[in-house]
Amino acid sequence: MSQPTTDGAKFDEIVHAPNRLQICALLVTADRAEFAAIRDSLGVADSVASKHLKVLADAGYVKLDKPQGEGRVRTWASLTKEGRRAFAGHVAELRRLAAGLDVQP
Amino acid sequence: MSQPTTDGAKFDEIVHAPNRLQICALLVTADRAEFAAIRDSLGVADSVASKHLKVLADAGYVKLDKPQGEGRVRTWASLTKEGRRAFAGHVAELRRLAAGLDVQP
DNA sequence: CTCTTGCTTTCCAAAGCGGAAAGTGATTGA
DNA sequence: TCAATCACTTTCCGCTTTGGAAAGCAAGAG
Repeated sequence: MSQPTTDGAKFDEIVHAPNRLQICALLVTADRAEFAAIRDSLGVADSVASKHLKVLADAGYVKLDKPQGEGRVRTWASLTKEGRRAFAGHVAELRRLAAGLDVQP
Repeated sequence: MSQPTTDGAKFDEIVHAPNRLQICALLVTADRAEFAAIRDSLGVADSVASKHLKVLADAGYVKLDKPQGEGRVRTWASLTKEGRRAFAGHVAELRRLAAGLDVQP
């Protein structure tokens, strides 16, 4: 009865960019990740990772936490509820586009 | 038992660009389409449609036919076997990225 | 032979991308 | 305490991509 994939299908350019798509994919499974882990996972320079995270953060899709407990401050990224919705919507749209491939797996 | 989606999963930048992704999606269902139909479906100018089709054609992903039968020559586009494979591979990769969303639908 | 159609190519400005390098603020080691 | 280091962030830079307008071009219509 539930059709979670065909609901808010909406192409999102912010999410679509390859590196940001990877970030979203990473965060949707990991729930949160350290800056360095994201950067290494993408295989890009610090600046690049930082800028893409900023784009996602400015869009309200990612929350950046810098918890100042003991030791150095590290940045943790996580998807916001809105980010999760945007990613899900984008994926839904991609699925819609890909629907013609075979029978839907 | 068959896993057609996890096979040649390969991110393809040529396919990934939004307009070209739409073209591929269109052609994978329609089998072939007229230039004007593609252009209108994308909602872009002639030149833009032409250039994207050229990129796909140069990559060997799309075949452009100009059958000169009766009347004016119109351009028909269709996916090549390689184009179909590239699109399928790209979609497989996107699915892999999106796998964390919920339970795989 | 000229006009229109159906693209293709060229020209242009705007935007996006990635890396290097410089900058910032906090922490840590001597 | 004070310079060095860490963990990013921002700026700078060159390059690529993108889209639309406009000019080109080949072929069929009138």
